[in-house]
Amino acid sequence: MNKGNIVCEVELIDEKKVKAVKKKLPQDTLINQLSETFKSLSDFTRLKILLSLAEEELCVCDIAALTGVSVSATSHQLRLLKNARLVNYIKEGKMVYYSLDDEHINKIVNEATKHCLE
Amino acid sequence: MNKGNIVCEVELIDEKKVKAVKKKLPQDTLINQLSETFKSLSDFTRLKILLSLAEEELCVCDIAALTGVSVSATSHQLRLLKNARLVNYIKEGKMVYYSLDDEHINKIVNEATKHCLE
DNA sequence: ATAACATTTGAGCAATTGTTCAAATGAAAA
DNA sequence: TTTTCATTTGAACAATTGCTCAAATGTTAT
Repeated sequence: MNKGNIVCEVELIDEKKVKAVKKKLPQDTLINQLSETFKSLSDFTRLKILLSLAEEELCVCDIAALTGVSVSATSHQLRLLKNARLVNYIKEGKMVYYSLDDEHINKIVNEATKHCLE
Repeated sequence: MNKGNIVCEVELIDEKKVKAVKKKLPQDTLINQLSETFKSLSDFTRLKILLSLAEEELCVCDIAALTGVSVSATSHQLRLLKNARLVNYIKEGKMVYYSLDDEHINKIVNEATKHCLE
């Protein structure tokens, strides 16, 4: 993954500093989980779905109407969110009702909103 | 963007519900800014950079060493983060020192960590 | 059974992304 | 000046993404 730059990496970096920071970083597996979580929130349609579900439990049809994308695209995104453990669903006959699976999402979005509005 | 599905969208959706939820949603422009912010956090390398800068101000060289990607790739990502107003930099001779530009980032990451660890 | 229909699924496609490579900047040292 | 070197930049490329379309499920109604 990292080729060359031998000078920079071996001789000139502030090794103490780098090691000190490295020690404080979360494990790669956690950083990976975090980035995956943010990836789920990084798409306009998915984020709108989550914001909608934060208000109320909704069926695929209604979510599609709210987001303005096709039912198929909505279903694809919902599966993604389900895999990311961000939403849950219950089946009622033909209908499938989705809901938010995690209260943290609201807090995350709220903090991000502060950043956007500052 | 949404073709067909006339039945689903015009006749069968719970229109009251949909309208009520729609009214409570943030404006599209804000949702867009939010998703862009999350996009900045959604890449492993970029997130690691931000976590590192949360600890200490660092030069490009050191950041490259910490993340394990090339200096060039690091620089590209730093520019992205700069455009997203998530980092700042100061120049000192040949060196460029980057730092976190926003304390919210830590809070966002902390909330996301709770989600990942639950 | 057959039809209707909400939802899911998989293939295919254009657009975006993260990286590498090579070359360009720009500042300090020789 | 010339060299060195941290950083930036742009082109190119493979990999990923989010969508559409068509077909498949699975459930309810006729």
